[in-house]
Amino acid sequence: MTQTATPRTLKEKQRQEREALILQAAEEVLMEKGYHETSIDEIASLVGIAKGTVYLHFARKEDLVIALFERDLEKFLQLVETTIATGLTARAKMEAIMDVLYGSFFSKRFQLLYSLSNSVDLRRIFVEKKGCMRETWERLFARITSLLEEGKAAGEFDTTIPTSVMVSAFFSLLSPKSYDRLMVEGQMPQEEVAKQLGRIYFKGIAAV
Amino acid sequence: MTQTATPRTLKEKQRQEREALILQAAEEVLMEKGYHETSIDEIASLVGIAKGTVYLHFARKEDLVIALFERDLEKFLQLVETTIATGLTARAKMEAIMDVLYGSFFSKRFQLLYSLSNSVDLRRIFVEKKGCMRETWERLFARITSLLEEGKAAGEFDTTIPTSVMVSAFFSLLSPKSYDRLMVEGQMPQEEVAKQLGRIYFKGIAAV
Amino acid sequence: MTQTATPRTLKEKQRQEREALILQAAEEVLMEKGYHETSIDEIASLVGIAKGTVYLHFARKEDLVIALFERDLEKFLQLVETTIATGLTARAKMEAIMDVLYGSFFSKRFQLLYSLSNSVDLRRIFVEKKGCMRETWERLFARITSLLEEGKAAGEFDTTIPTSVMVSAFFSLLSPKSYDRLMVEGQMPQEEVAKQLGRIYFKGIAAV
Amino acid sequence: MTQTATPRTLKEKQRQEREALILQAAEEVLMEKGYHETSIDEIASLVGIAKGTVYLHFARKEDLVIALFERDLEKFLQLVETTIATGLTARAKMEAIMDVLYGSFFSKRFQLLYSLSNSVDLRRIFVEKKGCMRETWERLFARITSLLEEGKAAGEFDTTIPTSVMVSAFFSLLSPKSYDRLMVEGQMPQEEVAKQLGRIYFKGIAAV
DNA sequence: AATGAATGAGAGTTCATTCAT
DNA sequence: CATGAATGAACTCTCATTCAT
Repeated sequence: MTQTATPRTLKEKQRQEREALILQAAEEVLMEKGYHETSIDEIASLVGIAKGTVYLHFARKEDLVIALFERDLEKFLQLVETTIATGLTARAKMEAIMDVLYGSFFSKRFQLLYSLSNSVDLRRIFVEKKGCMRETWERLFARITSLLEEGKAAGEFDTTIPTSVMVSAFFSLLSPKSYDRLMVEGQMPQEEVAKQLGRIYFKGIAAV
Repeated sequence: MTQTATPRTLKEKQRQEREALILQAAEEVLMEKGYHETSIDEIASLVGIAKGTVYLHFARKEDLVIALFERDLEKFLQLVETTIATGLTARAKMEAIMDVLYGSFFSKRFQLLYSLSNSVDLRRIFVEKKGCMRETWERLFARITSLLEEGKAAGEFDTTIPTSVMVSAFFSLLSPKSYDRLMVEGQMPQEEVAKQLGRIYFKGIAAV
Repeated sequence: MTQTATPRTLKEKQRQEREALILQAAEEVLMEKGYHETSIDEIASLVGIAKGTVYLHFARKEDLVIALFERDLEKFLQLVETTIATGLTARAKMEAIMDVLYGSFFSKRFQLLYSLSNSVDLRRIFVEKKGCMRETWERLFARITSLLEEGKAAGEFDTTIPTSVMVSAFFSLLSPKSYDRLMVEGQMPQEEVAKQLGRIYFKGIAAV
Repeated sequence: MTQTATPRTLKEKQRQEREALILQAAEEVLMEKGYHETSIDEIASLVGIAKGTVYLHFARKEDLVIALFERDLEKFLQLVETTIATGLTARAKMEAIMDVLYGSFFSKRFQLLYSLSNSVDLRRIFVEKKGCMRETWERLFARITSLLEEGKAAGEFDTTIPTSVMVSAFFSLLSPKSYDRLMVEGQMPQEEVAKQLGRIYFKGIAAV
């Protein structure tokens, strides 16, 4: 669906721009209403196009969500990999990744990804479509896993806690629930949320 | 809807038993399929009654979910309050609560509660129906909050981390995502999950 | 779908009556407009019920058509078998069958069956659902085939013409096209059509 | 739409060639899938042109079918008229026509024409568009009719059978249903089908 | 002339909800 | 009380047709 490659022709460029608009609108509505309460019609009219036009870009409603995932997961994985390439310590890298996740660019997007992937009704979609994006997802996991193990080897992280538990805890702390509760209800600024949850997490997994 | 009071008549008792059966069936199907993919019909036939009968107990599909919450939240709150009444230290109380949440009785149930309350599509329901159950929810939060502050006062927990962040982190670590990943995919036994996540958490919030 | 068995209860009786009404309406509209130009909505409002109600009886649009077939094919097969049980000569039996097909009761219905089964777009349906009704259809063919062979053995029909050709020719002559052309456009009375086409046919296959 | 006249310019010639290609593709797909299950897009991509281009030749989907009819009906009428101009007997002429209809060139085409014209959903089209092609159709009927009457006058055909019935029977025997059943399922070669059905027919209408 | 993106009416289908029995 | 037939709004998806490029 999404041809991230170079948009040689004008047509292709326009097409991609439109697709981006659809994805953006979809993101917005999905975030507000969730998958089932969002209708294609609503997305279309938010973009200002006809229902049928959405189907020119995404053959099924599911594909829209999947594209949303692919787009952001890919970008996120790149960021993680860039961070890993840095000469920092494992802990510093993990903190940088956490900052990025909570950072201005990804915050809302990641929230969507997270709630969609957590949604019981959508599990089916992701299980079926593993081929498309499971790979990216697994690579992301693998990166975080090896980062944590790197930290263990460097004496930064507690070697008595299983790495898999650390990974889970890491992603759990990023759940939109925390985000919402602290930022929206608790009025805590974003950076503060990242900092504080990071503190708990990194102290929690620190080597004794 | 739910008359928690003593069932004076036989009829009333039967009514409550049936309601419990409906809730149980609903829990099962909701857990597996999520809110929108679950139909009233399916729940009814799992109980072995007619669709219309479900409506004698719950006027709308939403109410079923809300009742599910109320039922379990109430029970959970009671458990928390019982634990608090103990003479243990704050940290020991928190650990006990965590054990309960991951314990045999609540594990699956809490998972459902958590995913439903996290589900974007259902947020609306909970926001609208605050009246019904917000109160219990808030009390639960208040209990955990004061428990954490008790711990801070006793020098057990880090006073530089805002209590609200601690609460959020606590609930986030309980997310079904962690549960699934570690237990289902990672084959880790339940108690081990509770223990390890607890370790991270309590070390993370421990006083320096 | 169609429980032709005894309708013990009142409910069941009403159900069957309603189902009959739907089939009748469907027959009407399908006859006039064909499969694709007929909408469930149209059938429903002809019966005076809601669209959803139709789906209580027939889970898919296809099933409606299939039920239509099953209903009439079965009846027709019975008539054929009744005729065969007669002590008449093979030719007399064939003539009786032809009369029935063109007779008041079946004429219009059989027309529908014939055009639907001839329709290229519906071929798929019948091919897929062979299980349901292919059997009846094959038995009908078998009956006609053995009747013609009986006639050949009795010296009534030309043994040099393959029986399969005779069967095909028999059904072809009954096509609604002939019916329409002669009765509707040519104003020829039904019995006359049957008589004349029969004459050609039986003279054509008669033994020399 | 179709400019059957001599193609003065090169452009015009190209246009007609493309139109022929479209008709050919349409014929193919229509034969396989029927009218409603065939999309303009499918026809276009079979020709290797864009959907819009088809509309430069045929303003509506219906017109494509009509053009198909006109094309073949015209050719067929010419063949009939050529045959009639022969010095043969009426019966020999009729046999020649039957051969042509079942012959290699027309067999498949005629099948399509027949099923489309028989299709209930398309009846509307043909009724509405009489102007376009009713004339050709009627002339064809008229030719066959006078041929049969010529045969009656010559003592070849049974004068007690109404000519209109003979015409109907003639066309009915040619139905694709017979064709399919005998050729495809029964593995009978084309010439044999023509010969055998012809035998029944001509014996059936022969003078006593 | 050719394209193919855009349109939007319309179809099949589902299911929460109601209510006569 | 319990039932489940009936309802109809709402949704996804398709495709003939149009039209700017």
